[in-house]
Amino acid sequence: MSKEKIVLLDGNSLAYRAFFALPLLTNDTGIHTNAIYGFTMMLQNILEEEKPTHILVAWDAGKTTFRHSTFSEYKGGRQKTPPELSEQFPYLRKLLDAFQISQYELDQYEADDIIGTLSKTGDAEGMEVVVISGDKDLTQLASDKTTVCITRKGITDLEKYTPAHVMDKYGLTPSQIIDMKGLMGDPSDNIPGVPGVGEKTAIKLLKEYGSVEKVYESLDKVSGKKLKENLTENEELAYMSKKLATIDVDAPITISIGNLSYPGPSEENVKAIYEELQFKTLLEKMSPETDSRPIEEIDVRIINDPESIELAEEMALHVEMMDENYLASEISGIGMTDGDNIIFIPFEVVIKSDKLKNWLQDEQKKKFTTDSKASYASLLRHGIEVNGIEFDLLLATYIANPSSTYTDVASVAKEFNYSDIQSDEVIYGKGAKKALPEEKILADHAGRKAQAVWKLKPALEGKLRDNEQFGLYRELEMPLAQILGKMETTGVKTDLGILRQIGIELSARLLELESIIYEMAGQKFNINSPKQLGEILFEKIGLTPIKKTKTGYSTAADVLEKLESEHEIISFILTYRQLGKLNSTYIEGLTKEIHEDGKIHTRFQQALTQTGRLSSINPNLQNIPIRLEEGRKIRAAFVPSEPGWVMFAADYSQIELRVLAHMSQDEKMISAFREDEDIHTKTAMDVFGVDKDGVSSDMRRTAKAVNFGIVYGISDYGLSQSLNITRKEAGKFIDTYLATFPGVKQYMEDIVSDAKLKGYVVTMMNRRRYLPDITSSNFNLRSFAERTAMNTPIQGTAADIIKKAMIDMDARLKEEGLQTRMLLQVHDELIFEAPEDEIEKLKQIVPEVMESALTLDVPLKVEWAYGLSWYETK
DNA sequence: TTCATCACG
DNA sequence: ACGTACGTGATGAAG
Repeated sequence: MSKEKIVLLDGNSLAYRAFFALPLLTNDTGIHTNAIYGFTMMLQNILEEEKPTHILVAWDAGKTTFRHSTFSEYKGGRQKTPPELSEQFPYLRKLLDAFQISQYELDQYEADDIIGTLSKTGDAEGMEVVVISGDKDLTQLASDKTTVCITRKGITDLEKYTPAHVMDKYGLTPSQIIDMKGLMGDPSDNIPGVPGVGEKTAIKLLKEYGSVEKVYESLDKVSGKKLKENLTENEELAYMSKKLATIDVDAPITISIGNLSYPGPSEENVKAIYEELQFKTLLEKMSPETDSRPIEEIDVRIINDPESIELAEEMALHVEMMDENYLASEISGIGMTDGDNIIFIPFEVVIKSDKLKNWLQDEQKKKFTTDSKASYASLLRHGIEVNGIEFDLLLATYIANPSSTYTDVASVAKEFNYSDIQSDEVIYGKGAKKALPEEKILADHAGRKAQAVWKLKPALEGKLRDNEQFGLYRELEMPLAQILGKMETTGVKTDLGILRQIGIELSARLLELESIIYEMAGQKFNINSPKQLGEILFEKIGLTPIKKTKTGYSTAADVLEKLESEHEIISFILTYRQLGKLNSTYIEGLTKEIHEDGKIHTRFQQALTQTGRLSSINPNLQNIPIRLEEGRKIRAAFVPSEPGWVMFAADYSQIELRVLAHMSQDEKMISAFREDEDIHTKTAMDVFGVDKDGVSSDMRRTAKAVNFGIVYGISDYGLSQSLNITRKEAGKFIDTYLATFPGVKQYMEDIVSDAKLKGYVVTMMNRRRYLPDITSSNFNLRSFAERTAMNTPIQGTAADIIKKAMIDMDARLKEEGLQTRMLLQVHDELIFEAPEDEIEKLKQIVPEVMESALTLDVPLKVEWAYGLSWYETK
């Protein structure tokens, strides 16, 4: 039988919290809705996470409470509730009614007291109790069965106070929270407390004596003359304050827990209120699949005669597949439209139609697609090379705003107010129920997508032109899509024998390590479980936890490294982790991805990253190990696909710092790159004021870390973590660095203020990233946005450059008539496979093309290597 | 599904 | 005082 659980919410506190956390929103009728919206978000989260069997929202009643008779100025000096908030309360009440959640208020009592009383009762009845409020005072209610959740920043983030957490945070028991308030007071409630006693002193006193009463019993033992004096003179104030802060757990409430059971919301009533308030996103969330708006009927003709297809000069098309992995999925057919007629050509007809194939391959016939790379690669697998692609909905959307989440055509169409299209999930179902529907439905679905492309093209192209991004989209991303499609289709030959060999060795060593670790721990456990490992290390063995995560002790590598000298088990665990990672992710993971052709075909996501980089999935070939020799050996499995061929790799040296030198126009940095100096050594020389011979390896390491930090949008804390030094020391390094490179300092300041002004940053090729948080009043959000503002133009410009190089490289290989194939891109490097006899040529043209992809005020530098496997290209 | 961890640039 | 380095993807554990 499942346990009963009651959730008690402090209505006023949460409404206030929501009101101030969100900007003022209004609906068409002019009612403010931000508090209602925020409250609803919190509520939904809570209902989802806690799944209560019982629930109550408690409200404060009226102006005066029993506390005012103790102290007439209780809650004095409080600002009047803003009218923009007051007007929202009636709606909140209505909304809660619609949710079928009980509400209660009691004359002369505050919401706290109602909650306290019910939590005590619930606790006594053996229920699990969850209290939710924005007021930390309620933590005094925490017990074994009662968890108190206090809103943290934002609106849905809650901090959970159990007695253990209260102890962690204050070193006090929940009931001592009252004593703490008694001593220190609470300005927000106008509770006076003892003058001169703040949180620190209060906690110190309570740790020593236990309670306000005990403090006064042993007053003569209290150290500090002034403190003793203050305590003596304000004894009454302390007792009164304690009384004010104490939640009444025996309020004369007239409801019982039995009446509070939660039947779930009345969907109909909730929907009506959402509609009244115009909560669009919440409405959609309620019924994503039953969007009731009538979808416009369209007439999609299914073509069965291969030669009867009517093809225009310009057409929108969509290659329909069930699986998102277009490199493996079967094609169902192609939906097409010329703006008037919509047709669907089943795949078996496509294959038979020379007319269609010729049209697809004809450069002169213009195609508008949803995702040109997917269309291109999926048809290329069947020997059809699509040419003349003029529009790509996915890329256009991404360039216009990289944060737009493109899941399927429906989601994008919706954003442009074109909604006559359903999501793929609705058509195919999800999870185990995913299946191919009948052809008529598929035809309709694919036809609608083609129609959406046709209709959305003008708006998107207009937007890109307005933003001066049309060139980036049309001359960089679109040509690249085709090249990436080719690379994906080509794939990388993978030597299964080598993977197996490494796998066998790893398994043997893992088994050995496992038994050593069990022996040292004195028991068997799952080493891969951070939870179990944490218990062994920090409870059983008794090592000192250095860091904690949300769920328990951190056992991350940097933490374990600090503990290495404490216990010999640590180094075995670190090795076990390292090898385990290699085995599961790389040996087993990659083995599963080898296709029948003996190759791995990754897919490059071209419309995902916020900076303009590519990403690689199924599998990720951009994170194959290299830093440690043992992992690096994995690279030996990636080999040329033809006998007599070799792997050839070329990478940009320090491309991000070169971009920074150019963008910041810092003279010192520019000259360092022009002289082709070791940039980290040069940085060390300038920052530490020594000559070349005076640079120790430690100084160079520091300089390198600072350079990295600069690229990431430096913070003293971040640098201190990476160098394992104090924040203060890190801060000093940064100051010295910025004084040494004034151009960089100026650039960082300018880019942030520019981002604040415009709301976005740009790369050299006009790629944009919007940063709405840069003006946030929340320190964390704002700081993050500021670092992003500093980093994105650098990382993004580097991404622009290598993309341009890929396009130039593809053209050059054709021009030179070479057989060499581009296989992979790993952010600053390109991997090729090539016939041995083309190597001499590559040595010359690869660096030439890559270095001239874009002209900066510093040279770009490319280094290359080749060998019989990827491992050998070093 | 979410979290912690760890692989890469 | 706040709590962080920037950008990714895959895995196993655990709810």
